[in-house]
Amino acid sequence: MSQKGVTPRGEDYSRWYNDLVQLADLADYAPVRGCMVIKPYGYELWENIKNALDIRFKQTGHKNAYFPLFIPMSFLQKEAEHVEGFAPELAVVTHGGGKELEEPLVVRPTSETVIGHSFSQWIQSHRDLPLLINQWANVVRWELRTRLFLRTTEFLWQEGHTAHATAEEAEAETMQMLDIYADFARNEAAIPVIKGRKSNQEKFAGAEASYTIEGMMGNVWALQAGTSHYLGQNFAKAFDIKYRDENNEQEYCYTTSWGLSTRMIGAIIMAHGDDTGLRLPPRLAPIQVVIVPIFKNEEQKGPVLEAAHRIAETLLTVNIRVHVDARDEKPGFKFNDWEMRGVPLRMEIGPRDVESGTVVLARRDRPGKEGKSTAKQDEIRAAVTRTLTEVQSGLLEQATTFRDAHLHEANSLEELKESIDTEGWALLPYDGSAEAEAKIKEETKASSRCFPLEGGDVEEGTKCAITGRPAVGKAYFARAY
RNA sequence: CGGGGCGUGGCGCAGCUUGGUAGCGCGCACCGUUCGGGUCGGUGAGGUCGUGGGUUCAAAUCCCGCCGCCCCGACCA
Repeated sequence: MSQKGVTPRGEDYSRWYNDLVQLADLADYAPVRGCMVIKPYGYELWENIKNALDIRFKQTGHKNAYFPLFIPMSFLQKEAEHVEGFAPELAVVTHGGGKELEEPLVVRPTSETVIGHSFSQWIQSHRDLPLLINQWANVVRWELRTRLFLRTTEFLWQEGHTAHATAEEAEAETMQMLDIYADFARNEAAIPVIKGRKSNQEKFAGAEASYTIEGMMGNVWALQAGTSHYLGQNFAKAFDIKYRDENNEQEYCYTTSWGLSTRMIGAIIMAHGDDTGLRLPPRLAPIQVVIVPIFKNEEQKGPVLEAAHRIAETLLTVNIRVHVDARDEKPGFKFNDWEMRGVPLRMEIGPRDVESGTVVLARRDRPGKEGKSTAKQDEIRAAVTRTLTEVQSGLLEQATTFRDAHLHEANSLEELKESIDTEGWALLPYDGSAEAEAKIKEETKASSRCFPLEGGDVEEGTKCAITGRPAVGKAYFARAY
């Protein structure tokens, strides 16, 4: 690209986002509308997300499996609300091997139905429960309007599917996975998400209840970064997922599903990115430390590069993801380049450092001089480890401060409007109705994000600020992706 | 699907109004210079102008159709 940097956020947030995705080398547009090519740097980021989640799933007893991409059309139709919800965005295969298929195949938009089919065969007895399965897969939803990572026609995700003997157990699983997502977002991605329950309008098609983690992006819009659904017996009944209890009675299972997608990359970009580029949380960054050697002639080059590689080796011994940038470019160019790519920590090493046994560290979470410090080469492991931890918490802290400054309470449509206008999320007593939500959307373009699990309770007798009917709780309203 | 914009070397664009041998910047290759915040100079490679048709002696340029992409709205992880 000919331009040197991204479009400033204040000028055009959408363009800033698009510029950044491409300039930071995360993804490209694909030949097919709405699809994307995830480039190596973006994919490494996804792999790190994947690993951090997978460990958590395994720790809580889940097993990975894989279910097919194609689903018989009739499966989708077995759950009325489910098919109604997904019908508009299905990709359907009608031909195979040169012949028209007897029954069209749907390219999975999500896998409750095929997995439900398998579950019905796998589960016979209460001894088979709970069944805790996860799959890493691609899914396709024919979206009208797409944006790299945030909403693409095909995307990568994980979808967990579990079956339980009781509603309580399934509900507990739903909440456990929501907690895992929130923990991941906070401690790995450095995004302080709000956990909450979706309104009926925003609920997953076919679920009894949907829960979400909502993150605040740099333009204050909300982004649903992960969801966990309590499906009750809806899919169990549609797919005959039954077990024999201790008394040999046949009972339907209670199921859950939960997912987190490559959209998370969009969340990370928008929660942390600035006008110089990406800012990646060290725990997920493909490259945690980049070493930029500095020299002005051949005599200096040798010792400097030698020191750079020696330090890199040292850092590798403590599993720090380090890269020596030995390209034939000016240091200034490299600084800007790695800042664009969001590398959390830059290490500069030049002739003066070689002389004095030091290096210069520059933190990505603090701009310019403020983020620079000097460290001793023989204490480099400790210095780098400590600084990476500081950058990780620095990003979380900045995101939290930003979020808290934009959370408002509102008790009327007027106050809500004001909150949204002044760029914020509004917490409003709400009856959960479609009617109130439609009214709010019309007036403010904001939608209900969730009834937060913390701070969403209302006293008996509290009325919905829009309809005047009894409120079921306080819900956050915000402009959202 | 409605509104707007755009398709010209790898990328960003000019040229189109008024048809006449395809241009600029970045990037790329090579040489020198520079190197602690996006060096400077030189040389060079690279384009069926999205696509199909039409008008014309002649089309990137005018006319008609089609395709695609981006942005803004209604639906969605």
